[in-house]
Formats: sequence, structure tokens, C-alpha cells
Amino acid sequence: MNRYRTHHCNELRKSDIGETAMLAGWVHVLRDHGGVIFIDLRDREGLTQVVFRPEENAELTAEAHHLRHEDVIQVEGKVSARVPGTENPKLPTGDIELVPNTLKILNRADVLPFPLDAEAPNEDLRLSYRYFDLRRPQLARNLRVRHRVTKATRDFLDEKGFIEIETPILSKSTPEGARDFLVPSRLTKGKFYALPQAPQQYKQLLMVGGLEKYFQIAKCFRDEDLRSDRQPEFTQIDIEASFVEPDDIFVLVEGLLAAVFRASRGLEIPIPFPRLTYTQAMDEFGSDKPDRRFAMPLTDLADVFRESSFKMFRGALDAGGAVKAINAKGFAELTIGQSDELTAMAKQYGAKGLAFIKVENGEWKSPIVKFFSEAEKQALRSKLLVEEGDLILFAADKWEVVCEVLGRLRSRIAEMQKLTAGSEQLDFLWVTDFPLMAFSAEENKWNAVHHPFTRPKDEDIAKFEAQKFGEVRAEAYDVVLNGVELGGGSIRIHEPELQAKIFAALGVSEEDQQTLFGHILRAFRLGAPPHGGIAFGLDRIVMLICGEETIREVMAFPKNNRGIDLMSLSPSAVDARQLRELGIKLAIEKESG
RNA sequence: GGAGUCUUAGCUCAAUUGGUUAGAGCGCCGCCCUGUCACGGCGGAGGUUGCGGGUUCGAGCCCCGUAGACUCCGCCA
Repeated sequence: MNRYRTHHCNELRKSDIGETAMLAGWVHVLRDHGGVIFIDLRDREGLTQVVFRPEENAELTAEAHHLRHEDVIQVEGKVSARVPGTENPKLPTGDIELVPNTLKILNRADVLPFPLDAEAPNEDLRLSYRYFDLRRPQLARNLRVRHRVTKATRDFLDEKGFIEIETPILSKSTPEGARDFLVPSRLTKGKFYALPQAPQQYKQLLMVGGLEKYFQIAKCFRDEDLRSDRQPEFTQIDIEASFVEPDDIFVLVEGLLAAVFRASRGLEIPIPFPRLTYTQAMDEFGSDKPDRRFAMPLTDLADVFRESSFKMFRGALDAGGAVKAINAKGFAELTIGQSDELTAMAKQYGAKGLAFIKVENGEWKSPIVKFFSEAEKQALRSKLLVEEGDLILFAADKWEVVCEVLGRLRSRIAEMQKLTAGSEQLDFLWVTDFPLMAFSAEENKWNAVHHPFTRPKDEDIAKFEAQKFGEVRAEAYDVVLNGVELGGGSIRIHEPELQAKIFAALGVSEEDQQTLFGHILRAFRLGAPPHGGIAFGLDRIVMLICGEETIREVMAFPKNNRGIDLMSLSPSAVDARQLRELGIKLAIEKESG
């Protein structure tokens, strides 16, 4: 028998009355009546009431007077029926109570930094005392959900023949992608490992290694600024398989997510997921991860304004651009502040201004409506289903700008109108056929939209060869839930010649190809199978399942907005000797203190 | 790097138009209390209103600066 307890705190029932039991846990609530003392003893499973009665054990009761919140104690005694009429129906253990013969204080608790049973305090305080905050039921529940999700993932993928393989954390820096975290090498002074941004190359090399079906619950590291859904270290569900087409991945992932939602929420999600191409998603929703729980579609107005005398719209169309609008139903009475914010957003994303129509008292209030012909007004009315109380927002510019601007406005207006508040709907979809490359005006070069190992669609290879890089679509796909990108992947390149051409198009010199990617190019010359895969943000999935606003709420020990662990106070200065051993000299002044 | 919101007791918050001694609940300390389950009652301690400066007869409140937290943009193949 265990020396601390015979039962957990959500175990004893009526049928145990008369038995002897030993419990251990935290003093959750104290109700000291001067004579009799009640304690709700808590462990991770629940609560059991412990009663100290002076007439039965005066000495022990006297000791119990000194107990404080969150002391860790052990009690041993008799499971008793509660006095009739005092049962607590709110507790599963509410019919019984433990009357102890012994009380052992295993650890005293100081005055608490914040109460556990009240509203959560400032997050920096919570993070400073994370080990304490973890006792809150919500965080404990979230971590259990997270476990359910990873367990369901492992079980499902194992069932499908996938093998979990660990890949190195001490890895190699590459110029593409996010900023690397660097780790200095002591044995090779002056050189550095990089922590992996993702196990991308390793998993492809495992395919070359003939493992065929790989997965990993993989820690990844990116040295970029943080967000509510971004931490410097995070976890991916990483998957790769050989001899697969996109459809194989789609079916696998739909099964996986179904298993995950079944295991964590008891929900049957509808599969297969609908699919949209990137172009469709941008055209209809102005986003490559559209939230379709509300409509507000981007409505194309090219044929309405093709011959318009309104120069702003006509000009955009004549220049080969687009004119589109969204109808924010019932949002005509938005506040000045909201209106200003939307205008600022439109400008931020490249619009020259924000044209609008407010429909109030049967009237179209708008600075531009006077330029419209009767026919144009009629067309707008029918295309946009204009009704009393609506707010119509227009954008006229290049197609990309129009979609981006209206897409952002659509999302923000949905937030303002609380269109998805309290929604239980789970809107999964695939977004496919992403562009392979995007031109960066800043760097004056083409960059990979997904990553440089992504395969162009076979039917677009000719366009790639013709250097029409902007028109080449990739065999790449994202899975989106309620406007959040859960994961993305692609079919990869497995031919060394094609891979080298892609590197060249991305501006990676022959020399850099050899020094940075030589191993993968060589691997592709030794019998590389066609392969592809996908990776999911585990933290984001668990966040959505738990209904949390940030991934910090589903991580045991997250960092704050500036990447600082407030509990351990890392990152921290290191000893001069440690630096010497690594051959490193700091170029910045050491902070005093 | 940029924008926004916030910062008052250990915690969550309040404080009228700029007005006298900055309050409440919870927590903490002490006393009382034998069937509670958010136990209850009485009493008490606890504040450089983030920090620095300014305006004013007078600043928690107005202005400037600064630090920190969070959210967003940039960034995140």
C-alpha cells in the first residue's frame, strides 16, 4: 500500500462508509467553526470533506485549527455518512466525509500570492507563479485536453502505420524562413547549431531513408516576435509519407482531426472537409484562411462599373484591377471610432480610401452615390442584397489589394458585430493551390510561399520553366478551422534537378546550394521516393478545443510577450567562464546588477 | 521598429467637475463561534495611486517623458 493515500479525493462513496481510508492533498477550503472544523481536501481528481470533531479527538482538532489554505496534508480515518440533511449534492463525494484519526502536515503554504478560486489576476503575476497557477482547474483541464489530443494523435497515426521518430534539436541554420535560435558549439568554436524551426529536412530525409510513414510531436523554435498564438518554442504535429498524393494526405488528416475532436470533445466532425483553392478563398473572402461561419462575401462589381462614369471605380477596372464590395448587414449605425478604425485599416492594407454606403431611413448616405447611375444603383441593390440598416464598403484597386483590404475589413467587422460570439460551429476547410512563390519588393527577389521544398503543380511546370514565377501554383494545402490556420503542408520535390532549379529561382547560389542544402540534393540522387506531408500547430488546435484566447493557456510554462519566462527569469546572463569555453565575447555592455 | 489599451492595498476593482483623512469585496492578523460547504460575527493591520517631471492654491484624475503588461501591425520559408 502507498504510504500517502489509499484513495484519491474523488473516489470515496456511500459504499465505502465504515471503511478506513487515507487521503492526501491540498487544503482547498477551511470552515473552522471554533468547535467542529470542515476541510475540503483537494487533489487533481476532486474534493472530499474532512471533519475534525473536538468531542472525538480534541488534540487533533486543536492541531487542525492551525491549518491554512493550500497546506498539503495527509489524513487517515474512517469514512462516515454525513449527518442526515447535510449531504452536499454538488460534490460526487457529497454523501460522505472522512473523520480522521491522524493528521500529518506534509508541507505548509505561505500566504498565497493570489486566490485560486477567484477571477484570474494579471497574467505576469500568474506567470511568475506558474507552478501555483497550474492548480487552477481551468489550466489543469487544458493540459489534460492537450494530453488527450496528443494521445489521440499517436493512437490514430500508429493505427495507420506511422512511426514516431525523434529528429535533432541541435540542427543547422538555413537562411530561408524565420530567424533561427542559435546554440554555440564548444567543440567547434566559432560555429553554431540552430534550433529547428520545423523538422522539415529531417523528415524528408527519413523518406529517403525508406521509413515511408513518419510522424512526430515536435518542438519547434522561431526567434520572432510573439503574439497571443505565437511562442518562441511551440509544438507541431509533424507528418510525412512516401508515395502519396494530396488526396492521401487529406483523407489521413480528416481522420486524424476527427479522432482528435472525438477524443478531446466527444464531437463527431463532418468529413470530408470542403475545399477551396487559394484564388477562390481570396476572391470570395479576401483571406487564405477564411472564417465562413458568417457570410459577408466579397462581391465582384466589375460588370456593374465597367462603363461607369465614377472615375475611381472605372479607373481601377481599366487598369486591369478589381472593384468589390462587402455588405455588413445591420452595421449602418457603427460608431465614429469604428468607422475611423476601418478606414485606417483599409489604408494600412493599401487602399487609397474607404468608399461606403450607409442605408438609413430608406436613404443611401454616401459621398459617392451621387456618381452612380440608376442602373448601377439597381445592380448594387440586387447583387449586394441591400436592405435598411446595411453598411456597404467598397474597394477598387489591384485584385490582390481589393481582396486583402476587404478580407481584413470583413474579419474586423465580424469581430465588432460579434458574429461568431458563442458559436459552437466548427468550420473546417482545405485551402489548396497556393502560389509557389511570391515576389518581395523589399528584397527584390522571389521567395517561397510555403518553403523551398514545395512541389510546383505538374501542369504549371511549363510556366515555371518560362520564368512566370508568379503564376506557378504549388502542390500545397492548408487546413483551416474557423478562420485559423491549423496546419499546412505540401507534396515535396524529390528530383535533384528540379530542386536545384527552384533554389536558383529563389536566388540561392550554386555555392550556397552545396554548403546549405548539399546533403538534401545528394540524398535526392540516391533513390528518393515521391513524398509529401503536413504539420499542425498543436498549441493552436488545443487552444481552439479549449476555447482559449491564447496558446499560453494551453502550455505548462509559457513565456510572456517579450519571450521572458517570468518564473525562472530566463533568458539570463551567463558566467564569463561559460563564454570563454565557447569562444564568445559579448559585443554589448553587460547589464549592471 | 510602429500603433492602441492598461498600471490605485497581497488579489479584483471603486474614487463625482481637479478639492479635505484614497474606499469596497476577497485575502491576511487577532478574538468569538460544534454541521458547514463561497460558513458566520466582531475588531485590526495593510497605500510613495508604476516611476520622473510639469501645470495648479490644490493632481489618483490634466500635460510631457519613462518603465512594465497585454493586443495588433511589421516579422513568423
